[in-house]
Amino acid sequence: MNPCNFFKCLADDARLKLLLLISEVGEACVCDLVSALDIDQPKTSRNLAKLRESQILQGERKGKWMFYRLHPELPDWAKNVIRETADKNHRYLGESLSHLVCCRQNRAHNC
Amino acid sequence: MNPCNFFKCLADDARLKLLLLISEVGEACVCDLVSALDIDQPKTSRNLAKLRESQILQGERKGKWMFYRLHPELPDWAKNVIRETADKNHRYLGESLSHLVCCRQNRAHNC
DNA sequence: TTCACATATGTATATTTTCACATATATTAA
DNA sequence: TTAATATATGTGAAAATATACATATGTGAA
Repeated sequence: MNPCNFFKCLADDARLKLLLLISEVGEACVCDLVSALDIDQPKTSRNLAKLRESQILQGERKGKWMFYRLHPELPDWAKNVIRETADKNHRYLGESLSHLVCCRQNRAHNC
Repeated sequence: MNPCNFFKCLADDARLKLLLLISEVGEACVCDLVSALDIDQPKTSRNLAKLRESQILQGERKGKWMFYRLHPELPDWAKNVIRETADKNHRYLGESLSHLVCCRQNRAHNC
C-alpha cells in the first residue's frame, strides 16, 4: 500500500464519505450508501470500484446486493488513519451516518 | 479543517514526502528539504506554500532561511494521521530521512 | 550599493481526474 | 422467458491539478 496512492483514494468527497461511512458501520450495501449519501448510483459504484481495486475495500455479493467492508489485509497504519478520521469527523458526514444506520435496520422495507 | 481538503493536500508524492519528513524531524528549512528529497526548488517551495495555505504547516523565517513545522493548531485527528503515516512508512521516504538528519547536523557546512 | 544565496511566484502547457449520460451485466421472482 | 431490481462500466467532455521554466522578492555580507 503506497501511502501516496492511499491518500489519492481518500482525496475525493464522494469516496471519502463512502469510506468513512463503511468504516463506522462495518459493512454496507451499495443501495444503502446511494440512499444515505444521495449520490447517484453510477458515481457511487465507480468510486467503490476504485476503493476496491486499490485494496482498501473488499466487496462481497450476497444475492442481489454487493456489500462493502474495509479490506481485511489493509495495513494497520491505513486502518488507523481511516478510523481516526471517521471517529473525529461525524459532522463532515452530516445526516448520512444516521440515515445509513436507519436504512440498515429497515432493509426489508426500503432496499 | 475539512477532511477531504486535508487528504487532497496529502495526495501528491512531493507534498506527502515533505510533510512526513517535517513530521519526523520537527522542523526543517527549505534548502535542506530540497537537498534531502532531490526535488527542484520551485516545486518544493510551491508545495510547501500549498501546505502552509491549508494550515497544515506553519512557516517561520529565520534570517535567510524559512523553517517549516506542523501547524500548532492542526486538529489532533490530522496530527495523528500524519504521525501514524510517517512512523509506519519510513521505507517510502527512502534515504531522504537520514539525508535530512545528516544535513541538519552539518548545516554550517552544507546549507 | 552590489552580490550571492534562499525562497517565492507568474504563466502556459501537459497531465490527471471527475462528471454525466447511456448502456451493460447480474440476480431473483413471476 | 420476461420483468424488475441492483450494480457495473464505456466514453467523451469538462474541470482540476501538476509541471517546467523564467523571473521576482527577500536577506545578509562585502
